[in-house]
Amino acid sequence: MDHSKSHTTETATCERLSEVAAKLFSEKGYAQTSVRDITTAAACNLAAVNYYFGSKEKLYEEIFLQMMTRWREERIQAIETVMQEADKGDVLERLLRTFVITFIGQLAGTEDNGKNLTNLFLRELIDSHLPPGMFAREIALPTKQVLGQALMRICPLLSEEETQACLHSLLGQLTHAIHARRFLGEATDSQAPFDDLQTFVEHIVRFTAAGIRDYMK
Amino acid sequence: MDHSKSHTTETATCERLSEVAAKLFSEKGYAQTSVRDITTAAACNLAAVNYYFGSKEKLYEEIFLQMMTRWREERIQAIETVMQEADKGDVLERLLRTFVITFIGQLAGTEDNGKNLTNLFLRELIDSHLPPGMFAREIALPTKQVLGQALMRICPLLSEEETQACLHSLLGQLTHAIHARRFLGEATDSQAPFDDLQTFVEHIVRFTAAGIRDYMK
DNA sequence: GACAAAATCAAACGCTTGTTTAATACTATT
DNA sequence: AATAGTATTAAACAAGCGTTTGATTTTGTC
Repeated sequence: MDHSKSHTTETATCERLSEVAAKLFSEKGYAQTSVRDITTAAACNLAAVNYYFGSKEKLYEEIFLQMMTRWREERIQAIETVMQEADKGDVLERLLRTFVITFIGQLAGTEDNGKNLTNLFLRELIDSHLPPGMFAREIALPTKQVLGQALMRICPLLSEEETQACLHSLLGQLTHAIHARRFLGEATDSQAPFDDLQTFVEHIVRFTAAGIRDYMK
Repeated sequence: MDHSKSHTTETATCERLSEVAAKLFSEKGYAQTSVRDITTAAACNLAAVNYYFGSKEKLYEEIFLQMMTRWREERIQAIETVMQEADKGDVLERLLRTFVITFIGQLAGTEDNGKNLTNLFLRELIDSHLPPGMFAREIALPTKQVLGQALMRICPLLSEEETQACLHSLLGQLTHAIHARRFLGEATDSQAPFDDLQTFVEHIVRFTAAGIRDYMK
């Protein structure tokens, strides 16, 4: 199957479907997004989804894996970069800050990059439409492992269990921020938990670093 | 509408519907639970939901508000109890421990009490089927406010913003634990983030207390 | 220009959804 | 026992869903 159009700049139907579907799935969720929604937004025929991807479910899997793999690799890359500068001071804070920013910074990004991915991520946690365990196996565990190894290298006093527990605390703060920002925004005039992204990042870093250091004394 | 049956012990159709629906909604989510699922499980006719509650949506609202109100009041009650013993030592740890246990302890409870409620809670965060802002207004904000006041009384050095930030960090750790326990269980042989509930509680308390205390020096 | 492969299309299929209807059964009160 | 109000039932409804079909148009190749 080669859908390349060498001499035209307009994106092919297949790609438009991918992009539009990623946007809709992440905004409304899998069940709430119909094939008709997708094909209408992509300005193509209803049958196109099944023609190119086989089924709605396959389309979802393809989008999800593609976005998530890229997400995971960016995160791993960022961690390793920090670890190579481990000789400078405040390694713990720098590691945390890097992870927090790349994790949550996408909130402030354009809809193409950030919101899509993070929302898709969070939705899958609750209403899974992936083969059982795929998300944990392909995305969550590898990322957690790399971050865990980095943390244990910085803080040799931490046991395996303590490291995992602290990682959990960090991830919880990050995912919750995304939730809270959404549903609190509906109720209050302004006030997401943090209007200022930088203030938020620095709180997470400080709070988490303090929690981790408590295990080192 | 009075559906009381004074002389029979068997629960009325209306109540069975409530109980069964709460179970199913929390297990599978709103969209994934059909009216036919509910009425079949409640062993009554398909039309019963609309007869007693008007619609599927109204049934959901009624269940949700009822469970969440009780949840909120239990939490507020627990906080106030701790605050009345504020003269004893380690108030911060005791406040945190109380909140954590009542929040997350239900995970280990029977299906009637805990899982239902917490899952319902988390699902609503992502796929809302309540009037916009109702959840935040009725549940999240009041609970957060009471906990925030208690925290500020214990830690007078904390500013309003710092208190809110720390509360966010606490809530994030708690909700994330529920997520993680679910989807990691699918992938790994055992190993939820915390097999032992007590170890988990003590970690959250310690980690959070350390984070908070970092703002007090 | 003719041919074959790929892409697009309108239309329909079978199924599930929430809701409504109108008839029937039950349960009190008179 | 008759009546009125409530509860339950089977059946149908209209709407939406994902998918399939078969014809038509477009595209690239000889």
